[in-house]
Amino acid sequence: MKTTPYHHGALKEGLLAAAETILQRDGLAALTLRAAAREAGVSHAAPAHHFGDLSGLLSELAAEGFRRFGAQLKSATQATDSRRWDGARAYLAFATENPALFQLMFRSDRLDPTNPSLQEARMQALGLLAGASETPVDHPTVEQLGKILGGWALIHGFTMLQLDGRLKGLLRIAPEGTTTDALLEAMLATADRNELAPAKVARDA
Amino acid sequence: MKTTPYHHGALKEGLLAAAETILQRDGLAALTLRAAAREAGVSHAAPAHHFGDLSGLLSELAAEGFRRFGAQLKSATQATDSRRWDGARAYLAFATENPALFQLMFRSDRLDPTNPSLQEARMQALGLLAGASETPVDHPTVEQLGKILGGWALIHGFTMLQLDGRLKGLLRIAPEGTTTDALLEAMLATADRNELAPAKVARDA
DNA sequence: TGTACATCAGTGAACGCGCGTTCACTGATGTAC
DNA sequence: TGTACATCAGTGAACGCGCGTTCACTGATGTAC
Repeated sequence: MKTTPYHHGALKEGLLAAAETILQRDGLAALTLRAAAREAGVSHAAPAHHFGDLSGLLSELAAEGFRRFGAQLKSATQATDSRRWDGARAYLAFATENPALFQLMFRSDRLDPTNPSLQEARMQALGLLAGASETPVDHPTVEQLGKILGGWALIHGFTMLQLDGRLKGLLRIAPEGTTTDALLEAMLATADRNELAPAKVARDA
Repeated sequence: MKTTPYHHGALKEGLLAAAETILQRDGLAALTLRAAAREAGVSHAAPAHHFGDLSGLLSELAAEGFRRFGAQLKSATQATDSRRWDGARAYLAFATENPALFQLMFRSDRLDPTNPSLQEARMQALGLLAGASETPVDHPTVEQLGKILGGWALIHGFTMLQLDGRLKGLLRIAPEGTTTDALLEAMLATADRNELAPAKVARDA
């Protein structure tokens, strides 16, 4: 029965978990190398050993986020009874459940764009978006890209507006009891009468 | 011919101008009260006199941004020869010309949500979005809100993806020479064949 | 027209804070023989 | 099976930095009479 052994054993994972706790609880601004060390119960100099600097840690965290995001998108769109916009619904759901993490994932200024782990995870996850329903294309036409972007921008925009609190004003003038989800469904119903749908493209984003 | 008079005369405006310079040149992270004072050539304690704290300064700056944003949206949509999506084009154009400012405007974590100047300017600007073409409604149905949101989310999403560098991947697999603007037009053309259009709502957002 | 006084705008030194980073260290583990 | 040694993981004190904030101050302006 050893208490607080000198070697942590899985400090990298521990620090990532600690970092996510801080992100959820205190927000991105509070997430520093020292704070992560404190939360994980190790000395403040330990994180540098595993991540180099803060953008290294944030990039790893974002990569992990993209992996989970991708998994949720995948299971939503590939379920046998999945409906047309379930990818978009999963997109919003993930962001709602992990607001700070989602913002980190798309907030380029804090991430290391050269981090291979992040690049890989992002490409995987965002590739799913494009590839939800049609056959993949290696060299899409501008028209095909327009369709892909239409679906992506639509749900990404809705999600960002929601995270930044911009939907509150609309909900205030909406019929009593209207929820964010109801707004989403109303928007999707509008889009559903047209061509704004996900198309397939060969991985990349 | 007086050089560096003790009283600046218009320090508040001077500090806002300095702050925007820093925002454009060095990014949001570099924008501190001390940096703004340095840029404006006054002592570091001066800004607190006018703005209280940093979120006060940032909120004023965002408010000014919304005023200019609103003016550009207005002139784009109310020109006699304006086309259907000119509001959306102006939306993206503003963000492209003022990327850091645009992100600040929509990045709620740095702003003071109770700042009346900001609230007013934001409401004015975003109200235009909803009110681009149809007659205003005081109590819109959920369906009407869905339409409004469709147009807004579409262009906001496109804009955020562009600012965060997410369109680069798409441009890499696009036909040679494709520009961001071409992607936008392709997306709008897709949307143009349906009901995803701005509708009118009585100011608020 | 002048003078006294209050108010306002900006100064500059000082403070404490949390941060990232460095560095010599020590405890634990793995490996060669 | 044991021993020597290299390597790895984490420690803790120390450093310098820029930040926001406080505070006594001073120069400039406005106002009352």
